[in-house]
Amino acid sequence: MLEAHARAGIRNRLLQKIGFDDWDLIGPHLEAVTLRERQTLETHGRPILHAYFLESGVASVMAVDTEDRRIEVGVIGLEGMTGVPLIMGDARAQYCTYMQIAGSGYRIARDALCHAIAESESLRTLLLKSAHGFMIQTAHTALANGRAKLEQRLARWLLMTHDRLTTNALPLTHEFLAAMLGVRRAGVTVAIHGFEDRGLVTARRGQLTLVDRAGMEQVAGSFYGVPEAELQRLFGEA
Amino acid sequence: MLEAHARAGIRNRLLQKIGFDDWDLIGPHLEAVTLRERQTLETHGRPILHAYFLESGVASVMAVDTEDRRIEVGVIGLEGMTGVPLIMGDARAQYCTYMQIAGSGYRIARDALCHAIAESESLRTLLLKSAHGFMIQTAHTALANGRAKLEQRLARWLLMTHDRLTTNALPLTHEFLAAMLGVRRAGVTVAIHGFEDRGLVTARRGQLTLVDRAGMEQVAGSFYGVPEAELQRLFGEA
DNA sequence: CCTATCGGGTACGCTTCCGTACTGAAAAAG
DNA sequence: CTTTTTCAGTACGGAAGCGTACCCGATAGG
Repeated sequence: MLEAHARAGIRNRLLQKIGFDDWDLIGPHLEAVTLRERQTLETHGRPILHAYFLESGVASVMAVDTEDRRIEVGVIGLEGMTGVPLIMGDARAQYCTYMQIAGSGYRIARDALCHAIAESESLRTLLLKSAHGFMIQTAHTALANGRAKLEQRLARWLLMTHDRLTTNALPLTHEFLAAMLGVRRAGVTVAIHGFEDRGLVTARRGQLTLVDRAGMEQVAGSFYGVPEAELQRLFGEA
Repeated sequence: MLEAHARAGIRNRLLQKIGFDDWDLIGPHLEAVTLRERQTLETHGRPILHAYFLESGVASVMAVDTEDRRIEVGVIGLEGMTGVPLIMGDARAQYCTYMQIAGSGYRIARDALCHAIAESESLRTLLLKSAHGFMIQTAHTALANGRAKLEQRLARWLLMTHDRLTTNALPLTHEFLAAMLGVRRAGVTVAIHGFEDRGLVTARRGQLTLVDRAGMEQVAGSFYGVPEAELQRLFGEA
C-alpha cells in the first residue's frame, strides 16, 4: 500500500511515468519488498502471482527448455518491471525470473495489475511499451548469442547490468556470469583476466568493479546499445 | 477488402479466431496480397505501413545491429502475423522482416489495425497473445543460439519452417539458411550432408525435402518444441 | 547454343570454446 | 581457531565452427 504523497521517492522509471489519474489503479496495491540475492520472482511453468517494479537491484530472466538447459534472455532493473506475460494476457510464466543482484522494489498482485490494465488505456499503453522494450532486448540477446564472442557477450552483460546500478561494483561470481551467458565458468575467468589486463575492471572474489566503462563499450561494440537506444526512443528523454 | 462471406476460405489462424463482432473492424480493411520470395515486409528503422496475415509462405524476422550484423529471431507463417510492434504501440520496425518462402496473405494498413485494437478489447487480447507467442519464440531462439550446435539449430529451423508449410519440399539455398542462423554457408552444407546420410532429408539444388520428420525432431531435441507447445496452450487446441 | 551466374562440394589452417579436473586461497560455518 | 565450503586460477586435449578459397555442375540469360 503506497499513499499518493509517497510517490515522490520512487525511482522506478515505469512507476514514475504513471499518470496522475492512473495512479489510483496502481499505487494503493503496491507493496514494498526487499529482494534478496537469488530470490525467485517467477518460476517457469507456474502462475505469476505478482509483478515487480524494481527500485534497485537487477533481475535476470532465463529461458528454460524441457531438458533444463537455460540461458538469460534479458535483465530487468529500475527501468522496467517483471511479469511481462501478465501484460500480454498470460498468467503463466514461461521463464524463470530471479534476482541476480539484491535490491528492493514494489510488487503488485496479478489481479490488481490486470484490472488496472483493463481499466486504463493510458496505463496499458505505458506497460505495453515497456514489454516491447523487453522484447527488443531479448531479440538482441539472440543476436549476441549467435554472433558475438564470449568476451563481447560478457562486456555487453556487464554494461547492461551497470546501467541498472548506481555503483561500479558488481557483486557477481564467475559461476553465475557463466550460467547467465550459457558458457563455461573457466571461460568467464579467462575473459575477465583479459579485462583486468586492459584496465577495464578490477576483480575481487565475488566482486567486479567497472573501471573503464568507455573501454568496455568498445569491447562490446554494437552488440551493446541498440535496445538501450530503443528504450530511450520509446519513452523519450528524461 | 474482404466481405464477411469470404471468411470461410481463410487459413490464417489469427484471422480465423477473430470473433464475429470484431470482424467488421478488420475484414473490410484486409487486402489480399501475393508475397514473392525475398519480398520485404518491414525494414529496420522504418515505419511499419502494414501488418501481414500470412495464408501461405514463411516470413523471417531478423534482428539487426548498427554494424549490420543480423540474425533471425523468429519465423512467421499462417499461425500469426507480422507487425508485432504495432500491437505493442510502436509504429517503427526494429527488425527486418521479409519472405523467406514465397506465399500469399492479407495485409491491413497500420491505422486501421491500430484503430481496431483500440476499439475492441477482445481483438486486442487475441493479437496480444499472438505477440506473446512470438516473444516466446524469440526467447528460445536466444537459447538455441547460445547453447545448441549448428546441426541442432538447423534442425530446429527446418522443423519450424515445415510446420508452416503444407509440403515437405522447402525451397531454400544453403546460403540463406546460413544467413538465418548466422553461420557459414559451408557449415550448413556439411550439416545437410549429415542429414542426408541419416536419411532425414533429400537435397537438390535450391531445395530440401524433409523425409523423416521424427528423426529431425530427435536431432533438434528440446531446442525445438517449447514455443510450439506454448502457442498451443495460448490458443487452445483446434 | 554459348556464356555468365549461382549454388553447392570440399579442403586447410586457425580460433574459440568446451569438458574436465586439479589446485590453492578466501570466506563462511562451526 | 578450525573446518568446510565456495570461488577463482590454471591446464590440456579435443570438438566445433570460422575465414578463405578454389572447383565444378546446374541453371538462367542472351
